[in-house]
Amino acid sequence: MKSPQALTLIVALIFSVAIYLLASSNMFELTSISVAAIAFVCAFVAPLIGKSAQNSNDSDSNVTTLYVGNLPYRANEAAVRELFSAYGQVQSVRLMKDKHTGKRRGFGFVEISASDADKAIASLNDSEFQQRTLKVREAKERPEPAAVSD
DNA sequence: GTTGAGCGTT
Repeated sequence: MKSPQALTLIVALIFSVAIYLLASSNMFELTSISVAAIAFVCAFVAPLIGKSAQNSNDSDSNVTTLYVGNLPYRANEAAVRELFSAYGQVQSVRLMKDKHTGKRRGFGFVEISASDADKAIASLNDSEFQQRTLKVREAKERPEPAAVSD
């Protein structure tokens, strides 16, 4: 499994090594290490700032978390995503599993557009999916964290 | 490999 932060770290390492090799040909050893260190920080922090801006622009706006219960055990996240994407833009699908055994617990959470969330609830609640009656409601707890200052 | 009301992790 590769996270975008780990990928950024790899790129930053390779980039800083290249900067170090370039600097060490014309500068002192200590100077080239400093240049490589600065290059590493810039290459690692810059993409994080850019992704943070994209996330707050696309993901945090008008997203409602839906609780989906009575899911069949054989259902996967892809099928649930396809099901909900018919009524709105699905941001993410998370089927909760048991922490010890890793098996599915039969319910999950779907992040969908707030404008389409109402239609998805009205259409998919008490509807048949994989020969089971789904329970689609608005998620009770875990509200979206607002932007905090100072 | 099983079961069937429920509201949860980065």
